[in-house]
Amino acid sequence: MKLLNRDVDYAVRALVFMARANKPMISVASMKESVGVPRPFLRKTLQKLHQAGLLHSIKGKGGGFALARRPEAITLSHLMTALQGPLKLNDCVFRKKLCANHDTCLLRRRLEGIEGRLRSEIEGVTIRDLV
Amino acid sequence: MKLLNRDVDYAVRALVFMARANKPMISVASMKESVGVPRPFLRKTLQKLHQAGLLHSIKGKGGGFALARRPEAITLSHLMTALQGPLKLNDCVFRKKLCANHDTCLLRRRLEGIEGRLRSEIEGVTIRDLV
DNA sequence: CAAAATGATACCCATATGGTATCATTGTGT
DNA sequence: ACACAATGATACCATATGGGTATCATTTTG
Repeated sequence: MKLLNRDVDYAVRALVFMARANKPMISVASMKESVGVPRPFLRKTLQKLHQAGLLHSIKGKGGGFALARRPEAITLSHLMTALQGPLKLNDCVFRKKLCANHDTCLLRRRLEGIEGRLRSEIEGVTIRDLV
Repeated sequence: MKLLNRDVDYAVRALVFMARANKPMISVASMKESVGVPRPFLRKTLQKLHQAGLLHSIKGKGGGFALARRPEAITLSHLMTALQGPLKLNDCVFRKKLCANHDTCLLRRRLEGIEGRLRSEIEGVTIRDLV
């Protein structure tokens, strides 16, 4: 089981790099070595974060990406939601239809509790913490 | 993200069914309707649990599977380990080699903490709880 | 010896994942 | 005006994974 896919892993590295840098605006080209990610892939990832409102972007010469919030206001949860969708431990929707005894399912209830606590854990990890 | 794959989901249903039944030995054929899983698939799954020591099995006419321990001694963690491998949130092994700054990675440390707490949560859910 | 069960494998299909390529658009500097 | 440097948007591809089926071997009972 993977909590984070590569997109999120790469995004963390990139955002930490950006938080460390003094310059506000950073191009993909200038961070790709330190982040260690193929450039086109990193671009795609950062574009998604821009769409999610976590980054600013400026096109053209001298452009690049910049954090749209302070590092302590960007959490692991934000990145995961933007790049791999909302956290849902119990995929009790099989074949497009709900499991028959969805309402009474004890497993589901237990998982929801676990899910909630896990969610607040990942909301507690910020880019600031990882710099 | 999925915490449980279908194997585990199906296994939970099957083991709960077995825990509820009075008979010790139960054949796949006799539980497939209530569990709602294709027979050959359920067989494969229960075979894995047998290999993991969670079930007994008896071949031949009148045979089947039986819980190898009391329901309160079988946890969600046992099923997950047997059917989808050990819980590891941080797959920091990409392309067969470790991430360069494995030792100093702050993200890794945070994830390990989360992983530990998650692990004890799933160790706290037993088949008994779900009957 | 037939029937009923599991053991062990091999296979298949659909989807998700990781990654690349291409062209359009926008901004800067000369 | 124009070249160049950057992101925006898509389309594409290769591989891995997940969910499921099929087949044959083995064991036990009656």
